[in-house]
Amino acid sequence: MDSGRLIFDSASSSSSRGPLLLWGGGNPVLRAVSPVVVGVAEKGGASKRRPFFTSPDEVYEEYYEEQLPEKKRRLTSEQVHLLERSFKEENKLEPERKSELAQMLGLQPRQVAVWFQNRRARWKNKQLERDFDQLKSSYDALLFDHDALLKDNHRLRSQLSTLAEKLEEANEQGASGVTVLTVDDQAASTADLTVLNIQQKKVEDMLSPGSGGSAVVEAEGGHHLVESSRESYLPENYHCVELVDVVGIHSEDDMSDEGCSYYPDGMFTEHHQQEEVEAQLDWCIWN
DNA sequence: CTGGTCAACGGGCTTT
DNA sequence: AAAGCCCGTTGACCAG
Repeated sequence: MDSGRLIFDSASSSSSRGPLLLWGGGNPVLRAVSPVVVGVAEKGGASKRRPFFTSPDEVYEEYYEEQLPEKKRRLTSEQVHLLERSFKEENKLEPERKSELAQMLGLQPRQVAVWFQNRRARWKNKQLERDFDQLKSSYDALLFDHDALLKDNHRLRSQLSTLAEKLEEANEQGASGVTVLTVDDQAASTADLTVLNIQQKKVEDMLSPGSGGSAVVEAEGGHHLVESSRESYLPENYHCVELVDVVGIHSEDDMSDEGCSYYPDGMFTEHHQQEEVEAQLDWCIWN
């Protein structure tokens, strides 16, 4: 344990501010011992501002009348340890526990209360830091996801324009009759359009505030399932493709036409496909 | 010298 | 009204 010490403010000898007293853990706080000297901080106390001495001599008188306080201003590690343990049990302080702790630690109840207040503030700051770190990592992950989606979107767009060119060529060549497209061509274009449209919407959602979450989930086998809110994501003439495969369409459902579009294996007329693709292109442009 | 930490304070607000 | 809490701030201390 350190011996007592009295510390004077550097300006004390030449100003009205006066010296400051420090205290230690084991002994009562000098402030409490001599409230007249340093002032009373409790609510309802005589003064709101902390009064200071008018002359160093007064201080010495007061000081030497009392036991020498220990010089340490900070609480001892034992005191802190016990306070920490108590804080861990319960971070609020009932009056009985306050007095109990104060007695055990040789502190003023007020000191114990202040320690708990400061400790709660420190805990809150740490909690804020943790929350910030957590939010930042989710933000980073989201940003990564967003970038990947943008890239995918870009890739699909160029694929779309390639297909549009192909269609244009087909139109020019097949003026006299029906152009036969393989199901792969057809499937690729429609499936890509679907994915493109959904991704575009998803990107918009991610970027808009208050986004309620993803509308499209990655399903097993590379399929993209459109969830219940899909209707709003799809153009009117593009209802309800329940299960869309990125590389081809394999509808498991029957061929009923309850608001769903189906594409039969095999032939597909140029006229029909042209209408479909143009409608989808329009939708893309408008959205 | 500077920046961080800690004990303590003052004021505003809520609860009893 | 009193007591307690929170928040922002102050001043001492300390390490780099």
